[in-house]
Amino acid sequence: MVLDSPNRDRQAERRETTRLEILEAAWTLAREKGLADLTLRDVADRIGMRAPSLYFYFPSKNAIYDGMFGQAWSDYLAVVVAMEASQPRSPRAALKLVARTFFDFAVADLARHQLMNQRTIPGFVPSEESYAPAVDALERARETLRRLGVVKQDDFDLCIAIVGGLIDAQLANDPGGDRWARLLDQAVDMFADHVGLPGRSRRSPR
Amino acid sequence: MVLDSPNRDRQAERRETTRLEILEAAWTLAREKGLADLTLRDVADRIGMRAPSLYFYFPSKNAIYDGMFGQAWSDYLAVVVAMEASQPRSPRAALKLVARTFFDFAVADLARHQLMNQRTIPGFVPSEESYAPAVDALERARETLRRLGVVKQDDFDLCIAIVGGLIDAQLANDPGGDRWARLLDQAVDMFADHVGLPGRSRRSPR
DNA sequence: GTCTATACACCGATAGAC
DNA sequence: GTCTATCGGTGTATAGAC
Repeated sequence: MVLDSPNRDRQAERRETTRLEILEAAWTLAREKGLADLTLRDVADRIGMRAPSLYFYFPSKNAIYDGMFGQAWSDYLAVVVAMEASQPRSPRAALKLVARTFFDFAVADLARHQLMNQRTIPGFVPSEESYAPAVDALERARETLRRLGVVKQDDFDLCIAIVGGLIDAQLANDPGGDRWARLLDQAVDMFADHVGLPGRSRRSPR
Repeated sequence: MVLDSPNRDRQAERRETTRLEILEAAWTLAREKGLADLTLRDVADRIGMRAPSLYFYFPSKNAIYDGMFGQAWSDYLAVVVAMEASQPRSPRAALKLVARTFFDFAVADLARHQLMNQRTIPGFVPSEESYAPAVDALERARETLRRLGVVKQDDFDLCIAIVGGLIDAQLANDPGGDRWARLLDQAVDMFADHVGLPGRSRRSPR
């Protein structure tokens, strides 16, 4: 053993810093030129390295995508936890808050949404570790909806599909606009009516 | 003018035949190895050619994707036209038929769905010509729903998002299964209730 | 330990021989 | 029409500089 423990810590810390630097550069380029158009040479260039040097920090290009995937879902998890502190005054309001939080997070960053929720990178499959915060976030949503009165798994699945469908339609057909974004609240009301949540919506105010 | 007209016709015909042969090989490989993993060398190999020879028939790889895109939407248009011959006994039944037709067509072929409805190929943008049958199909759906009583554009947009969301959830989270497929009819009922179509559904039979 | 130079196999695309 | 040869690009493996 050549290195003592504090030295190993410093090295590990330095290494982790560089890893984050690489991921940061990757995010910037993904937003600029598209998620799929990332190249290792561009990422390396941006932090003053050559492409092969990245392999000291990540075992493959997909491992970089994997790191980004983990970051994105961890970030979303933090947003969800912050949101859970608020106390909407009705089940419908709570449902709308959950849906809006997910919707806005997805629509705010196309590259991030493609990585988190679509299979747009050919060979990429998230690792178990990076997938963990995604599972956590989904289970939190499941539990929240259960408490609001959405107990059946089928109803939860349907809710996921509705919100996901609105997100995809918005990003695909009207990026930067609000053609589907402004339908979200009424879609949630429609769903709430369907599952029999209290406060049935009259359809007049549209 | 060296060639007389019948000769030119024969050449054009032969050329078109080979074009279709190339597209057929591309479809097979796209289903086998994934839409994004198509390579010109593989496509050429499958019909006994070298990769550069494909450039006599298509100006680029994306042009092959474009040809496939046009075929897919033309095929769907044919399915829709065939479906329109039937006369469901209620607006709800008609709505369910339209939704189920689109759902089944999408779920039946992942590669085709990715090409038709997702932006999974990095630089690919369909040409105006290939996009025409897609526009036609969408307008037919729009007109059909209008006749059924769905007059507001917002409601049509919402319907599109719901069906699209169910398709994506099915293909992404339970490919080959029916976890979201069996929610389609109740989702249409939910939507029909929302827009005030006659025959309000009691929620008991689930 | 950290990074680079070099190399390899594969890709889409082009030039030009036949 | 179809080929061979080749170009610039990619992700990736590895030997070795320091």
